[in-house]
Amino acid sequence: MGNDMAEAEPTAKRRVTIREVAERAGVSMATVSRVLSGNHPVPASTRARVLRASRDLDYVANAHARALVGGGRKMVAVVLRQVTSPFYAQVAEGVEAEAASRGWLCLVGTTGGDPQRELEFVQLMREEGARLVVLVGGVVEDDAYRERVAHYAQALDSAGARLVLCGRPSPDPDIPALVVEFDNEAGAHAITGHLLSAGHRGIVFLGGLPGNTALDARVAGYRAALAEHGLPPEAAHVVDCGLGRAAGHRAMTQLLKETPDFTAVFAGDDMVAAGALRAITEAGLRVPHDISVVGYNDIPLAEDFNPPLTTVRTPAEELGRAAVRIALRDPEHAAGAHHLLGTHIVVRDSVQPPPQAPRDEAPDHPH
Amino acid sequence: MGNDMAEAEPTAKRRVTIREVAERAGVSMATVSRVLSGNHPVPASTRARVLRASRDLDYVANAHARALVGGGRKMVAVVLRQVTSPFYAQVAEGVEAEAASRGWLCLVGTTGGDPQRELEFVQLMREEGARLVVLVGGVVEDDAYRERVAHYAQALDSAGARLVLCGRPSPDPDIPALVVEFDNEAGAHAITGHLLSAGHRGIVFLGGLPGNTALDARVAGYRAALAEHGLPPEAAHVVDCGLGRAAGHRAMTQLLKETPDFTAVFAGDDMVAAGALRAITEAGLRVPHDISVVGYNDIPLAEDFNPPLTTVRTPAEELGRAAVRIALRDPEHAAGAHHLLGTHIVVRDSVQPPPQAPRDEAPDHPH
DNA sequence: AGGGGAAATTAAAACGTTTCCAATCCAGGG
DNA sequence: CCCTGGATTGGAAACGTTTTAATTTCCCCT
Repeated sequence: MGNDMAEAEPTAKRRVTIREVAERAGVSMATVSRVLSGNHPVPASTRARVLRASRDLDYVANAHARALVGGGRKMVAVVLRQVTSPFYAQVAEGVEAEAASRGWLCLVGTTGGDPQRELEFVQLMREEGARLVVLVGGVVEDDAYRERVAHYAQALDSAGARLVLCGRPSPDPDIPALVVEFDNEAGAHAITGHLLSAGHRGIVFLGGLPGNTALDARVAGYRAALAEHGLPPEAAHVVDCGLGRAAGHRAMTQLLKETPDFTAVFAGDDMVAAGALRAITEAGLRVPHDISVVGYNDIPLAEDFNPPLTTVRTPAEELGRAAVRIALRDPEHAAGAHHLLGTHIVVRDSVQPPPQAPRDEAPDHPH
Repeated sequence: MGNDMAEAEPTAKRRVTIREVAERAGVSMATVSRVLSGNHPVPASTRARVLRASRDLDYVANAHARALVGGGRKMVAVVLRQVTSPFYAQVAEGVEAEAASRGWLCLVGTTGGDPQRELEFVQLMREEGARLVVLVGGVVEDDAYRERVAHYAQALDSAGARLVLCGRPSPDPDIPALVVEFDNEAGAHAITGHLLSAGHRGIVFLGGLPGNTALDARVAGYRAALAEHGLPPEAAHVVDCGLGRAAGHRAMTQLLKETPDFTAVFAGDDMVAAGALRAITEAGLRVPHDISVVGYNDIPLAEDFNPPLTTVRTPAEELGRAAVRIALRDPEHAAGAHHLLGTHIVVRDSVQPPPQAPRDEAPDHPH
């Protein structure tokens, strides 16, 4: 068959326009627009005729033309490192859900942790006319970070858009950005307390990342709990291996080899806990019999870990929802408000009193 | 301070337009456009002047105006049940990555499995002028499904957009839709073979969902492997509990109570395996000592299961990448092409010979 | 010096909506 | 019967860009 070769990339065909609908219905474009957008009342008879014509022609409005004349559209953008992380994915889902429930469109972009890509994405969102951008996920807070975020804030604000930081710090309280995050210090304090009440004294924090404010706050909560229990500052042992399954596995393996004087591990998040759990098992030890482990975030799979993981639940989806809810309603956001969401610990089976623990305090789950 | 109360929702401010840049640079709008879009060569001197003006004014192009005159924009939409599922999230990331690498924008939408929301989203994408929509994720294939997809295909095709189905069937090979998926039957066949070679004869398939073509194909591969090993058809035992951690846990618990005559479990996917693993542990049995378990998909966390899960690796991100790569290049897509991607099994520690297995075949990992 | 033509630039049309403003129509009151 | 006013509708401008066709500018060659 001697047909011409089709081009590779799909190219938009001419679409049915409002003018054609108008002609078919025998009314003006203005009337069609009024019926279809519902911005102005139209008598039932004409309305029916227009609707009929629109259906017949399979008319689809052109969102770009609409946005152009309407001065932008209702759209929020979420930016995160990756959607493959269970926690981030849940936050994104929350943002999307809350946005959708208000008829807003939600665009999610991933950066892979590359500041350059983050910047490009924010720029893109500016072109797209996003009215709200949500930056989620911890980062190490250095000068480059501060400058970058200050720039976003200024640029978005001058376009009339709002910026919310989820779980990452604002470089300056005077900057027009809203921050919404969990109370990491309180959560870490609580779960460390749980370990302490079970009788543990040698507790190591696995997964520090100096400069990452979320992790720093957890470490602070951990230290505070230790201190309140009368332990000396030296009792705190934090290993700065960062986050991720692999990091947790590696660090734990090394820890078991070099530093045997601990009975419990507080993992920086559940992924680290997963890696640590595996390392412990590989070393021939059992959780919680030999070593107790707790995590952070309560990802969906934490319940199915072996053993089911005791962790602190940070309602990630709610974080996302809260971010857009607050940003969309709060006129004060420009003041640089700071919202802290609560968390609570969920007790499962990865903690028990240490092997030769003094029985001065009852174990949490006698069974 | 007697200032008026700010409105709740952010409202787009007037943006700097190309006309203002033109005035400041002392050239016409056309010239500015040419410099900024790079569609036409412009001498260095003017170019510099325009760029300068653009920077000074912090000009940001209006994507809508561009798309309007340019006849749409390069955009692909991915639709999935939820981004919280590790497998789906990886597919989405693949689509996004491949799209981004070609300068296309990627919009992801979640439906929560609701056909109504899927339909609304596709409609929205039509308005937005998406040139490619990727529908990912298994579904049960009934009449409603077929009709719905046929409708999408027709609607998108008439708009010049392409449709690709990832892991879900095309209702009709003549329909203008491309399907890209893994060879589920082959994968299931291989991993069942792995179980059989280890000496297992009582293998139950946990997580069937009749009508879901992906799962049906896995069941078919499972049955075929059994048959090839000379087992009678009655040897196949598939429990139709569907997918998900909870379903896996529930079904496995019941199975252990009612049907003790099996030594291995083939879980429909890794999440089912996670639930099953926990159920087995709760029952006081050990994996793989008492029961062997295999999963499907090799989600990132599968490596950290306890024990690390033997499963079949379906490179999810590659699936996403392939979907857009093929759709964007293949002019034949309209013919209803069907692409099958290969998989391979990854052996970890959740399989060993059954307790009293006849030693007629050597175990796979003697250790 | 004049002419030819390429290069640079511009004015204006077009993209598909929404909405302002004006025009038309109809009913009811004076 | 005319006038007022609200309801309904239509014409046209506007949104911000790209691009076509036309115009100007510039340079080089004879």
